Amino acid sequence: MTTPELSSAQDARVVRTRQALREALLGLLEHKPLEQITIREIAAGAGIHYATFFRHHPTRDALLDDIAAEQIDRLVELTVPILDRADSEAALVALCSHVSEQRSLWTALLTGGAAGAMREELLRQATAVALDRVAKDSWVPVELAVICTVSVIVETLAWWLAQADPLPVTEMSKILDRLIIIRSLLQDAKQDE
Amino acid sequence: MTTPELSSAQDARVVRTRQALREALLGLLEHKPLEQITIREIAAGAGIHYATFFRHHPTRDALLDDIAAEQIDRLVELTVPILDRADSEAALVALCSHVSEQRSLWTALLTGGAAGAMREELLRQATAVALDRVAKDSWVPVELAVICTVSVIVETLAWWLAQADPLPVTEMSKILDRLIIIRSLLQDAKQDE
Amino acid sequence: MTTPELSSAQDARVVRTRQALREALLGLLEHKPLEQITIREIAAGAGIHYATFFRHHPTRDALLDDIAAEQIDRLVELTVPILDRADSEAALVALCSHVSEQRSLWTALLTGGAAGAMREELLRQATAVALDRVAKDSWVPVELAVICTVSVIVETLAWWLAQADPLPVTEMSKILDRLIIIRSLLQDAKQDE
Amino acid sequence: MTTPELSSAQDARVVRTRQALREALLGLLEHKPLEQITIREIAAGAGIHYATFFRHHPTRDALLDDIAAEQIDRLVELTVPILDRADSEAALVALCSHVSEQRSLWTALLTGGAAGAMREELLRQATAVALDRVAKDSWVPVELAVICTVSVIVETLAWWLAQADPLPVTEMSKILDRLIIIRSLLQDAKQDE
DNA sequence: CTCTAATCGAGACGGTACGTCGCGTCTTACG
DNA sequence: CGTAAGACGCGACGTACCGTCTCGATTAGAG
Repeated sequence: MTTPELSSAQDARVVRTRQALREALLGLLEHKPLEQITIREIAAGAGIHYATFFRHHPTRDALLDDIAAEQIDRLVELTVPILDRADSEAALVALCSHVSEQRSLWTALLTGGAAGAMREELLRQATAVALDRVAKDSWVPVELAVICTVSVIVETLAWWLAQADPLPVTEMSKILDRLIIIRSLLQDAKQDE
Repeated sequence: MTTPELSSAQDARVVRTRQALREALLGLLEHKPLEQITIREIAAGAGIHYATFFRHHPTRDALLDDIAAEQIDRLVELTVPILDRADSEAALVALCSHVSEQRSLWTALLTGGAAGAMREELLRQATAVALDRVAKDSWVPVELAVICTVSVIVETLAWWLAQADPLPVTEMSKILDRLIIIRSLLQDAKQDE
Repeated sequence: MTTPELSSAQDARVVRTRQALREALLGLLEHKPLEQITIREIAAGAGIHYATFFRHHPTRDALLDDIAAEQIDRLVELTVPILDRADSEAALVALCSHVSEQRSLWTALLTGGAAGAMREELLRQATAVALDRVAKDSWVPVELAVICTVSVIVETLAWWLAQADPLPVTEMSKILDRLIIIRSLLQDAKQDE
Repeated sequence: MTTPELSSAQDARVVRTRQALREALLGLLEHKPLEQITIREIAAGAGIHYATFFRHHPTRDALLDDIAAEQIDRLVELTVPILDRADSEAALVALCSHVSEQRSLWTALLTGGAAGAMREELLRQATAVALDRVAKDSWVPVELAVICTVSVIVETLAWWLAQADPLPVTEMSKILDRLIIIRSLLQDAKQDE
């Protein structure tokens, strides 16, 4: 085994190295898709030796996961409230604001080569959350509803981030509000109950 | 030059070889994502020599495009009528029927590793079609509307094809009918006129 | 078998084709070594189809042999008299004149990539001739004597042909006369008899 | 870059690998000419991976040069004294002895496929040495004299090494002594001065 | 404030896939 | 119906990147 303990980063050097790796990958993702990024490039960009990469991440995608994980957690936290009728609008504004504030990060994650992986992970977490909340006898299967909702959100955000002259947060929130259809599904389901 | 003339396949051998390549790739796509499929595998699967692959396609993705092109043409033809209010329902049924009849082909294209490429190409063609038909002063930017619509259709079909025990065509048509939101956009736009 | 009959050149087309091939190879040999010349180039240069080449010669080197054979025959004819003491000088002049008159041909054969093959063939024929004439109990083994003599002749001619401003035939004959040592061997041998 | 630094072989692994490559090539040269030896064969023979070959030598011929370089240096050192009238005989004996002692190595280099390359390199070094020592107004151009001398030595040694039952060193030295003609050229030149 | 252990740089190496090129055979389509 | 054109199998080429594996040399951080 090359990465014996994946030591939990108590050592200052480890922290530094991993941070450098994260930044290097994000930097590269702004310029080209994930598949075209080589571990050698990341290592070079981070100023570390090629073989050292593997002491921290078994794979290029593993590094991306490492980056994405925490970001996705926050995104999911911001997304869930959208389901609640009350705060719906406020929640959307919060979501868009958050993305907007970290524009370059999310641009890399959603419009770069990582988009596919991000969508996968979001879908996984969203499905877990949704299964508890959505009635199972709706006119649309829950699983499909989640897929479509996540897709629409991801695609919309990606489109937004890719604009040279992006719409303001409030405008974007309204559009998202009308594009997302899952809440109506939830209502239908609840009414059916 | 490796692919000298891309001779329009008058030679029987060429026809045979290309057909074998198409089938080989589709066969592999049922088992693993596009990125994990190697040209060597495709060639082996088609029973041709590795180097011969390049006499027909410069790239693995080029072969996929070759496969996808004609299929997408048909799909787009079936999708456009959905925009028209009148035949809407019939058009959806026709779409689902077509996909259902070629289940294994579309399963490979939409649920396999080719999904990303397919989505890209569909998006390109759909955008071309939509730009002529959709009003530009809708509450949602045309481009975004197309993206979301295509995404929803693709995701829905992919989900459908991936089911072990898939819903019947009629049922699927109804669900798609309610999931697709673009027609309402068109209405809004027309009402605005 | 691709070259079914190696048809003995009764057909006018065959004659034309083979002549074209010979000229094409010689033309190419002036510019680059044999190993860098491809059959495709020769065929293209001769204005015939690539596959047609193989109907006439099984191999690139076979074509060269074809060219070399007759030329070497003449060269050997001119070289043998050198061994005879009487005409020695005249024979050398004749040899050099002949080479000089066909300068571009022999330049291709002796200074180009064909040099090795030419040397081989000359050696073969020269050995055959020499074995009959040279005494076997000389201070130097016959075989070695032939090798050295042929080498010196070939190298000298090659050097001569490669000069930008070559020495005149008479001068060259004198130099060759003094460089060739085999006659003295023969003399020794004959004296020994 | 494939052969990054051509690191001067401080690493034990590098030393081992290169040694193995040298031996593998020499081994193969005993059986077939250089042109028929493939890099894959050499790598296999050396017990290293094919791609690793290129980490050490950019080309098959480069490996040969690597082998030949040092050997040729020694050979030239032994050959130069032959030019001096005094030690002439002793020098020839030394030369033949040296070759004889490394018979299998020199057999590979001179009678195998490497012969051409060896001749080239020997010629280059010999010319450099000779230009300083030989008078330029001899009856034979210096360059040509060197060519012929080197040719005779190489051909003679090659013939000797190829013999199943080779002549003894002393005998060989005598023959070489009489075959080499350059010393007389030198004498002539000096007398001309 | 050492000393000890983890981290890192350096890079050789076995692998696997890439795309290219040239050979020589064998099939096809065309005149 | 024979010959041209050229598709094809074959196999070597050189390249790139992967992930593994020693080595030493720093360099923390605990005693």
